[in-house]
Amino acid sequence: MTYENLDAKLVNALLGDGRASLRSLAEELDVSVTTVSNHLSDLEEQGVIEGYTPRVDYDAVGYDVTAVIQLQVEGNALPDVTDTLRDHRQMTSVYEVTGDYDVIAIGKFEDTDGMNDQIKQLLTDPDIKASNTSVVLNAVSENEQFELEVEDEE
Amino acid sequence: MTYENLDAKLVNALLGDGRASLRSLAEELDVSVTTVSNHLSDLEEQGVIEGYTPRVDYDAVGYDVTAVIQLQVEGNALPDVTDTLRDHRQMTSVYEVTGDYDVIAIGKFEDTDGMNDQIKQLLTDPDIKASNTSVVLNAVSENEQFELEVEDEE
DNA sequence: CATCGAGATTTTCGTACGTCATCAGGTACA
DNA sequence: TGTACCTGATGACGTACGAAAATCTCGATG
Repeated sequence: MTYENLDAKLVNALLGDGRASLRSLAEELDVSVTTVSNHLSDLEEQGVIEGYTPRVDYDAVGYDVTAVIQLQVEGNALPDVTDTLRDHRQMTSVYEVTGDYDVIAIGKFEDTDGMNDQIKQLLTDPDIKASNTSVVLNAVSENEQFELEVEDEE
Repeated sequence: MTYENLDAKLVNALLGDGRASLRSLAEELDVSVTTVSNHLSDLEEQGVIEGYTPRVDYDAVGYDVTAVIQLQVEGNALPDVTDTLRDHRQMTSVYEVTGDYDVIAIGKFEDTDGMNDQIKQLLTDPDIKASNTSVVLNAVSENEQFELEVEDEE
């Protein structure tokens, strides 16, 4: 019964330290290094873990402004618009959504001028029928990845 | 010249592989292992790199629904509301924003029922004056971290 | 005033040592 | 049969430390 639980624990341990060694993970989870190695490979192959990244504080490197941009798009132009947004490197998330707007995108900019320039340029697309931009005043939490549930048994 | 450039290159290399060894990074950037180690420590101390995490595909572990929740909040209750949201483990991002709404939060849920339950419970808070939920139909890109600019000189 | 250079500081580097990841072969248990 | 474990062997890895190189500081000099 540990089999699937171990995977969840392994993911959670890595969420705590994504550069932890297999040995330290093995010790933490009280299994052998081999087992950690095997399960980790499986998780990567299954696509549960898609890769590893540092958490970069963009504020600390000069990207002081975050904005949430909502767009109403002409129906059949949706793929074009989302493609364009994704290719903007500063767009961190692009969602197609239900509701008043069709697309919600989140982007990071060096300052409000840079933000305005980029957004104005985006809105020249005639397929965009309406837009609404919210500037982030305070990121209470951002891109947090929560831990997976571990069913505990004795 | 290279000093700050090396830091940017180092961050970019880690964005490519967050578990890359110091040796492979050193080879890629054509500096010694020690230099990589020193600069990496500095970046961590300065807070540019806040830690390392695996990229978890929540879809693959049963969290099939992502929602963007927008709230209008009674002015002085804003901190309480954002605190509550942040403590909901499934809320990955919580922003205080300008515009029609005061708070934009992004959350992940196992299914629409679970989402509805949690959102309904949230909205019992009398400080929340209005709300608007958009369900994500398609995550074109999510929590992408873009590379830092490297000024090239000869 | 521009230049120089000795000394101090910072940055980078190579080496060395203990640890680590990986693989293979074999055991135990359900 | 499948999962987890141990052992041993090998090459890769992280870190500490002193040497070397590059950079900066600043007063003296022509």
